Amino acid sequence: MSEALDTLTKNQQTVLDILESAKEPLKAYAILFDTQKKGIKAPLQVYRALDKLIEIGKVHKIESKNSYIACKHKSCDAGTSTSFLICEICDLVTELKKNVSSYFSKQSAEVNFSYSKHNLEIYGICNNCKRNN
Amino acid sequence: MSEALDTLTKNQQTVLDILESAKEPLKAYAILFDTQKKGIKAPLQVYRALDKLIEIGKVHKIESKNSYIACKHKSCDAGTSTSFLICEICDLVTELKKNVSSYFSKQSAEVNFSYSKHNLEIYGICNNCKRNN
DNA sequence: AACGTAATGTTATAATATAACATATTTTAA
DNA sequence: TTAAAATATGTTATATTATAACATTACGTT
Repeated sequence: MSEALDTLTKNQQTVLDILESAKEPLKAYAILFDTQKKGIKAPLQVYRALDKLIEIGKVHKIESKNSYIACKHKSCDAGTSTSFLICEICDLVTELKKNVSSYFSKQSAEVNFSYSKHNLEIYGICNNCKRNN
Repeated sequence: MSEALDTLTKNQQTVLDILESAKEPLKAYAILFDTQKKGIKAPLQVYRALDKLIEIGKVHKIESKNSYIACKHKSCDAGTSTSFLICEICDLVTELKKNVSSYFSKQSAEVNFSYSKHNLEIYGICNNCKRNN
């Protein structure tokens, strides 16, 4: 693991490319469909690439949608905590940059729970959809 | 729907009973297994009961674990927002009573996003496991 | 009683994800 | 520079999670 974090294998890069060019989060089998012309043939190839990309923080999973999204940030620490705003109308997902971990850490401590990481999925209506409705 | 919210059907009550007596969140097929002696025979019967129980706020889904848990509160407003503390060691799940919605609403508004509801799943170590390790 | 709504029972199947194993490639270090 | 170790790949099969479709039953409302 002395290897640089930005050296991806062919499958990993293929999956990441698809996610980075997607407007919404993608499901694993949608990724499979989109990458079949690029040599990926089986679900496991997608899931393995996703596992690695998540591990290094390039991709996050949106648990409530069983979907995956490329991280827009420079570097998300090791793919642990995530906070998303998810538009209920257009499916746009934006990642909260603002660090909410310290807030959760405090809330957790109040009930004697040692905070380690979190998933936060906030649903609502994005700015664009508000204006168009 | 003029019916009282606390009148559950047989299947719904059966599923709720199992969840209320469980120490950890249960998966749907675990519920199916546990309820087969009580007449539930197919996954769909479990999922339908769960859907209803979630709708009325008696049960919540923990998305990152594909698991279901009975709500300990008097009345969780219509099964929308949830906030959980999940122990990484013993799987104990506790629901945050404290209302964090206003905090999220504020955070969301800062980026012009209209907060509607949320799922929050905080992982860490519970008080009991801290002491025993 | 007749209607509308919700719940049920049942079979089949869709959607999501991993196991197992053989092979290939890359990294590390002797 | 090559052998061992670690990582990634390819492939088939299968496990897990969840819903579709449709016939039937229960039940509250009028």
